[in-house]
Amino acid sequence: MKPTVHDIANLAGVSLSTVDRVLNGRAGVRAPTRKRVQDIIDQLGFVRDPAAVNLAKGRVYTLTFIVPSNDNSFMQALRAEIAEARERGASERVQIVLVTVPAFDAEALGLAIRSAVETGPDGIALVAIDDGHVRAAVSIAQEAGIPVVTLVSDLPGSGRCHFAGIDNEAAGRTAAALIGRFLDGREGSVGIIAGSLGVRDHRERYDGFRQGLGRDFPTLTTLPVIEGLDEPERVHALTARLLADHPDLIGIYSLGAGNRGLIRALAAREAGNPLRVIAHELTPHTRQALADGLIDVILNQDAGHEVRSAIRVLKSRADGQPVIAAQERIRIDIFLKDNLP
Amino acid sequence: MKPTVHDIANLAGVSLSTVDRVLNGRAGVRAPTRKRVQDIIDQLGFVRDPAAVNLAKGRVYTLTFIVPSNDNSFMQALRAEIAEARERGASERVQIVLVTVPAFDAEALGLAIRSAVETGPDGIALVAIDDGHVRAAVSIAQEAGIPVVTLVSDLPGSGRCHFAGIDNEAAGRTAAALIGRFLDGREGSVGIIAGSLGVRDHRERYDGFRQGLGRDFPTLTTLPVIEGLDEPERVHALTARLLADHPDLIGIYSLGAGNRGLIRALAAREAGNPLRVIAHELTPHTRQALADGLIDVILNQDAGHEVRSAIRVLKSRADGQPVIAAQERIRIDIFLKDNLP
DNA sequence: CTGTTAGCGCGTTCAC
DNA sequence: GTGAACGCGCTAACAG
Repeated sequence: MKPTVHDIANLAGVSLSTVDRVLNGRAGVRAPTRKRVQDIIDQLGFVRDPAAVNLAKGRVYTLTFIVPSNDNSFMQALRAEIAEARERGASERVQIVLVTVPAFDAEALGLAIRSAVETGPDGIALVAIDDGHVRAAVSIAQEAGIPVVTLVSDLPGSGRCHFAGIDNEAAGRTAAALIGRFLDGREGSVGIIAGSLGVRDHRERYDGFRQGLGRDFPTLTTLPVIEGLDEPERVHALTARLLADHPDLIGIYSLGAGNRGLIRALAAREAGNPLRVIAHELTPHTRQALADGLIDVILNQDAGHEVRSAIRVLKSRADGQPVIAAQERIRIDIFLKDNLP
Repeated sequence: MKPTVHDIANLAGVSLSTVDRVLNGRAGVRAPTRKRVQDIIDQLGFVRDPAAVNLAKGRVYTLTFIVPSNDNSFMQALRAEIAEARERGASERVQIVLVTVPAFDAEALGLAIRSAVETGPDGIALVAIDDGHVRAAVSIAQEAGIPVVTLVSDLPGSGRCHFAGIDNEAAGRTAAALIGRFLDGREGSVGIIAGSLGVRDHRERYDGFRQGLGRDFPTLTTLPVIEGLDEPERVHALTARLLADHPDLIGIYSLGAGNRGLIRALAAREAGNPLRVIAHELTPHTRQALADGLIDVILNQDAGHEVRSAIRVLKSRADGQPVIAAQERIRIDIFLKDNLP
């Protein structure tokens, strides 16, 4: 039988409340008494039953999620995962509030964080934008003792306690290694399409890709980056131009969203030299393109995992418990058409 | 405030025990009373607090894990993960019993399962061997109402309620797609090293690989499979012979364990034509070989995830709750030296 | 058939 | 400083 507070109280010859005080490090216990109780606790290897604790405290974890109202498939999926977690949360004492803010709007995000802090939640999760407004707001949350985890896009050095997302530089390097090996020894140019290099995760992927390709595959030259703002129409126009202007093009790395446009342009292409294409995020569109052979590899981050991880981390932080690090590492999923889930 | 059993009792004008009986579908309630209570439950949208339930029942989930006593890195890691889960389990009401059996010994495994059933655990997890003894034993467990999940290697059609492992055929196809694209258009032969095709997961990887390569990459021919029994020494000798005998060898797929031997043979090789190598399971040895460029890709299954997943599934099964399917899908991790964790 | 009562392991008033 | 008593949401003996 696992030891309980009763056992401790009996063995130490004190009452339950004294044990409780020692356990929670509260004042009102003389040093010798405290030591005696503490010794018994250590000796018994006592561990609190978190379920009983929460029951007694009537604790509910209030978590606020702030995400952009972006219309692309990935953000839709992210919001859907949060909504699902909200449903499940009921039976796990977590109450999730979902707040959406305009995309790419740092000021709006900063304000949303501030007003979330006002409501005094047990934790805040947000898709960060690397900007002063956001940094300042995160600092405020931290000073208010509210743990913050960043989701998808990080904000290092801001006081956020955790990042639930992939290592984007590694993702870029991985894309470079794959496309480089696919085009082993061949000569030609590789196009890069981003949403905006102003966004941190895109920037990191870009840096990782250029670095990896430059280092290991000198026969491939990268073309100047194209910024599609994650908008399918724009991406389509830019990709079409890219294909037309560069007859020596043999590879494309699309590191942002709006891949519907990319896929349309690829499908419309006259059968020319073979083209190796790597894109990010598994959506209905990219999945189909992968199956059709228009895209060779999709790098993906699992939105569901990110949301569940953020919740676990915030809960643990809220009551000062450690987390299982390996469980919270978000993988860079690599999908070929052969290992689609 | 979330409704509780008290609210239901009050509103329905009955006692707590009646509510409890209705909630748990127990007999001893007249139909009209039952209906009245049920209506209130539905109307209130009542959901039981699982923590309180477990507390009141004093429930502890006893789970038995049966794994081979294999000495390779992967099985060691698996056992380590189970041990860690056992530590954590204390505070989550799960008590894990770890049983080891001789590797590749179906009879021993069958006996271990039978005696595990005797102890009446809430669930059993095991690394299956596709064999009659094992099948029969699993049936017995199932008839005893004890849920069984297979770990790493599956046993379809045996009544196991879940498989915590990767899709091995997809893994084989993925290896084929990668090595095929790496060697794009080139002509030559590809060697395959297995542990034993008698083991289901190895067989599936083998089938997937041959199928994928044959379908998409006709310029590559596969050499007859080599069985290294997952023993480093044997794998070493066989690989060395493979390298010596086939000057046109341009790729190797090692789908089993014992990769220390493979790596040694690769390292000792005279610099000849470049060789693309794909192996399974990320261990200290394969990780180093990846960094050194001796191996190009490692396909991996996350032992920690498999263990945690098995526990979650068995717990949910034990009290008839559903699981989050996406969370329990074990990914085929693809590691290049650029995205190592 | 139905209701009462006493816990599960812990936190939290209050008195002493 | 310390302790007794009650309650969190639910189940499990018992009575009736």
